[in-house]
Amino acid sequence: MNGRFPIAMHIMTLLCASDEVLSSDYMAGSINVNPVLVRKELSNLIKHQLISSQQGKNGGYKLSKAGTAISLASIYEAVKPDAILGQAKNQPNPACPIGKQINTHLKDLDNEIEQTMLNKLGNTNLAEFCKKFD
Amino acid sequence: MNGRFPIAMHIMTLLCASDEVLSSDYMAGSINVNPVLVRKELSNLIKHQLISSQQGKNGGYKLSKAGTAISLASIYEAVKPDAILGQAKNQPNPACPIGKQINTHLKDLDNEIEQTMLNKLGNTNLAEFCKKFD
DNA sequence: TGTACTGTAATAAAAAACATTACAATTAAT
DNA sequence: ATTAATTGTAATGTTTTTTATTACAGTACA
Repeated sequence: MNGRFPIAMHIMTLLCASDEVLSSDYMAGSINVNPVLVRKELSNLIKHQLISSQQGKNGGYKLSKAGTAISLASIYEAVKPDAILGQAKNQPNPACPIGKQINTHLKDLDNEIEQTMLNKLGNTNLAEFCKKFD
Repeated sequence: MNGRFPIAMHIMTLLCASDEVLSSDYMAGSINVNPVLVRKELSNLIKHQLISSQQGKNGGYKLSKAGTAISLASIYEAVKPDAILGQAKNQPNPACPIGKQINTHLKDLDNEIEQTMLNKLGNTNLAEFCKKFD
């Protein structure tokens, strides 16, 4: 996998801990990645209605609702990959009885595991996560 | 993530469904990836004691124990990434109170989720998975 | 003694992730 | 009005990761 979930969590935690709107440049400075990458993820989080933005001077980003109302599952949903258990780029041999069916069965397994994970992540919210910081 | 789990599952399923030893070339043909990649994964699965090999002519690979005795969790363990929820390569800013602590808290969360996944995967074994194929 | 395998190293190619540059659009402050 | 700080996004370049390929030593069967 890539770094999208960690970065999304970092963004959301910063916003949860702040009273004021934060700029993408400020957040990029805390995360220590390129500001454009942060803005791309911010766009995505807006699309998923987890945050909102204010354009123009003194603009920035803030949570769209209280941290207690944002489950970690909803953050994960915003950045989740196609397959949590990984995805090979091969096309298994359709002439082989195993190769012919394996993708279907692996996808079923993947869906089950993803659901289990989401259930677990759904038990915690952003405000709870934020409390761990002192 | 990458394709290691799907490929490992494909290998293990082929071996579970076969009475005879299988060669890496045969398996690469079913999976449709390069044989060297298969042999690398086979090496890893041997290291994790899930399969055994026989060198020389008419050699090949077979399961080291019955499919009913191999949980999907043990297969996942053999190929699992450092972080199921992803890992950014950045070093968060230690001058920021959030940046300073976030990796610790994200790692804790990751461990919790991984454990949940492993529990779920531990409920099924390779033979059960194999039964889905007709 | 040849042939069909495993095992592994070294290198190359392809794909994905991340960084950088650039700039249009927006809005507050002066 | 004009300037400065900001969002939003496209285009391109660099780096890292993944996968493929080539090569060959070692092993065991026939």
